[in-house]
Amino acid sequence: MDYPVFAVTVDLVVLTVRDGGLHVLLVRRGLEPHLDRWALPGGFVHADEELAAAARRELAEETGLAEPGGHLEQLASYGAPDRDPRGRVVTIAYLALVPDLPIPTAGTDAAEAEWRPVGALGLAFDHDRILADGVERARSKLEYTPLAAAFCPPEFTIAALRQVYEAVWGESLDPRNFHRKATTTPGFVSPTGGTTEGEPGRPAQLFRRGDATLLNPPILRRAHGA
Amino acid sequence: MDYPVFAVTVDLVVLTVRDGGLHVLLVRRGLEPHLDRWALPGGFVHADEELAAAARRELAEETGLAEPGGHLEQLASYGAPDRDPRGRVVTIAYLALVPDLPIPTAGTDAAEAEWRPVGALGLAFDHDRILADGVERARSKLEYTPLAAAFCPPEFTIAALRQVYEAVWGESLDPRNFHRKATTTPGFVSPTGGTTEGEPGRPAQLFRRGDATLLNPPILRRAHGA
DNA sequence: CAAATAGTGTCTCTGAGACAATATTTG
DNA sequence: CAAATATTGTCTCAGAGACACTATTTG
Repeated sequence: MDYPVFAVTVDLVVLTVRDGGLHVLLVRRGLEPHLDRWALPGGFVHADEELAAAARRELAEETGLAEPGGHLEQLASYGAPDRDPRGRVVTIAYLALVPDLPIPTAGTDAAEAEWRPVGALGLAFDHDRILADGVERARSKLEYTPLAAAFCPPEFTIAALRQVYEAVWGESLDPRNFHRKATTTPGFVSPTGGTTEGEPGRPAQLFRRGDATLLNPPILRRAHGA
Repeated sequence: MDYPVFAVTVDLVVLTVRDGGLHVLLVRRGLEPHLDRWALPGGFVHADEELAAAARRELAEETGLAEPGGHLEQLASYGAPDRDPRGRVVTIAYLALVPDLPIPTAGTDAAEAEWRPVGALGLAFDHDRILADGVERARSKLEYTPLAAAFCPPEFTIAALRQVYEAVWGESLDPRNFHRKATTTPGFVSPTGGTTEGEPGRPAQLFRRGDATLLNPPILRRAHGA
């Protein structure tokens, strides 16, 4: 049995919501190829390592984020023969949704790391495409899963949750209808009993994630084209 | 730069609807490991080949199905360190939805190929898991895309389309409500002008796929648990 | 005509969205 | 009290599902 040889990497689309917009974590490359260009964090999978474990390791290693109550899932794989000048490299992309965190620390093979608003960013390799796929996955997952809460700290208000939807979808939602929908969809959120303090306006109840894995009924965007 | 070496394969979850049920295409392995066991069709990606091209090649090669108007999309990747006794092998699984076709021909490295109703099948490698993921993907894609038509021949009746939904979801649908929904959802199907002949009962209009890529409104299953 | 299947009409209920109204804070 | 934000209530409309009814074929 003989067959071609590949390298396998994981790349991470790490998304958060800050300043009312969706941001992605980028690193400036400290090595060739694409030295000094911005890219998604990632790296080679070790010889005896699970793919998901490699993704978690890179997240911690390269960014200093140690599984902060967010969400990590496999996104897709990319393996065009010419996508990496070093040779035949297939990458398994993972999508992470995390709360807004202190600016991450640069790690081993990244010169710098920073949050950047999502968009056409001119990234290294095929990372613009991977990012676009990750953003679209996140947008659609907010519809039918409770994952919006992965962008929030452990306790959050309904307004904060709504702002996540608004930032990720790029559209504004009626606070009153959203409140009813979030609080009546079974298993989406559960009240902690606490409230906010010191903010202007009526204090808001605090909630934590509910136990549903699927929202029923879902929370749908306005018709979004193909 | 040094890094571990991997082999990369593609595996195919090829689904069709026949005899009122969802079936998957399996091959009996003609080589070690798992000689003579049933498995998903698949094989090594060539040295200079796109992943999707490898999936199409395997589909044609191993099964004799030459892109018959169905649908092919990437499903997910599987790379547990011990999933293949030959060494470190990562597989990129693809999902194909095809019309019911004449029994496929056995190909180069498969001793036999056959359609089997989906379920717990005791397949080689981690293929039971891959199959389960593929079936779940197909079930959920019928909700918000027009992909049910990928299981049908180029021209089909609304009843045939409904039977696809019933087979894939394993539940029965009201023919009258389904008819209205399929014909009024924009871009789902478009009438060819033709009708069936020689069948008992009133002749049915024939339709082909519409041009929508997303169904709006979607066609939802009854609440399906997590 | 009887059986079979296609297709339409109608009613009811649920949930989405618009938006008025009320509640409870800070300054 | 004014401003700000949270939360509840009400109305209307679209779409899902139940199901009666009509249409058009084969045998």
